[in-house]
Amino acid sequence: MSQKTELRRKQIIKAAYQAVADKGYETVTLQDIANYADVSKGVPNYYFQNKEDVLAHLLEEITERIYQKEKTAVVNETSFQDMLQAYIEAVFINPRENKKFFKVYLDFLAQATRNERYREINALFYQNCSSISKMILVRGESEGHFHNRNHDDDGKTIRSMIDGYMIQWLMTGDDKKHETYKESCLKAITNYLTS
Amino acid sequence: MSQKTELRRKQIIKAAYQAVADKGYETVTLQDIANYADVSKGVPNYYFQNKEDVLAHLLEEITERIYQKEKTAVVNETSFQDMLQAYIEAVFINPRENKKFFKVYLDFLAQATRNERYREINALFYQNCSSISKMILVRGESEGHFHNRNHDDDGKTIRSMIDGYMIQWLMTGDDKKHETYKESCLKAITNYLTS
DNA sequence: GAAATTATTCTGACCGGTCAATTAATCTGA
DNA sequence: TCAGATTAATTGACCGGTCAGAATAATTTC
Repeated sequence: MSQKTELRRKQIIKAAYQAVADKGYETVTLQDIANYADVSKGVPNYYFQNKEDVLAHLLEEITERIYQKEKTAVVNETSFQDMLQAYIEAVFINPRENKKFFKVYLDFLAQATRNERYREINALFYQNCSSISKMILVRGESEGHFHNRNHDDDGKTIRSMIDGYMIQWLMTGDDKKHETYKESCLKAITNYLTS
Repeated sequence: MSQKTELRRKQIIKAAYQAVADKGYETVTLQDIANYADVSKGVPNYYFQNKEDVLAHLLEEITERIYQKEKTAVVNETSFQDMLQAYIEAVFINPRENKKFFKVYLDFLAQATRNERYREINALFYQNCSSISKMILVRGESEGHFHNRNHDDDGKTIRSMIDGYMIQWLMTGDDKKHETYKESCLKAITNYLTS
């Protein structure tokens, strides 16, 4: 694939991200995506097989990007508590980005219940998130905060708390509450792990 | 509203529930809903203002019904641990019903990010769920399992775990894993509360 | 037989995907 | 070097299909 093709695809996916955030997964049209990308309607179909193909690449792109961001934040810390806090800070980055990402992500989760391809992309995301949790847990054990924990279960629990708190924050529709939800989430995970 | 009208509306909402579970929030048409209810296409429009009105009543109905079921399960128990277990058993009732409810509920959550009315209905549901958690927490305190907890935060955390675990189970697409996700969820909440 | 209810038909709008036509970019060879 | 040829990228009109809601017709009920 040429460099230009790569750039065009990125441009279209970026436009699709904003378009889906604004209009929703099902409501968004190829025309919308084209408009957001400042190209004509035929372009998305030229660079992707069809609408679903555009959106599947969008899901891949945003989950991968989030994962990289979170991982980088965590590996740059040395202590268990700093790693955990860095993780949560990276997740709850700010109201604007969180709203955009989770609006779109929720749309994809809803679709994934009826779409195997989206489920697979999300499964990879879960796996990646789990690997981040594992790094933190290993560090926590080596620091003696706890022992013999089930890392798979803890990974699921941490993921649950993050998704759950983020969804509940999203449903408040209140940007100002973002900080308190972040703090509550961090406290809840800390309390769960270190008892 | 006459009794017959009430029945018809219930019939349409029930049909809409199955239709949305099968086809998804945006994909479902009034024709689908009419077909599932074995009535003609004009009927839903006669008993409701429009498509969104049908679906809003559907969300109200299913969240209220789930809440009543969960509350009943909890108040019939006497000890903290039995109440908590009864709650989780009522939530993770069985793969078929959970899949149906959470498919539809996820659809509505995704819609709610762009629809105030759905957010309000969901806010009431959260409030109801929180009241169930509170009953369990009060009992746990009176039994001496813990003290001076923040009931609001704990309510949010418990809701997070339930939604989070349920979503993760849903994404596995594996009915057989239902039981283990239920157990993990119960363990995680227990571990969180009683440390 | 009039009003209420249900069934059918109509309408205007919109969407995804196609494709012929146009334009831009790249290559070729003298 | 550069003009002509070839390939790639882009455009937007168009088509088949679908839908929500309105309008209308048929039927039932009282």
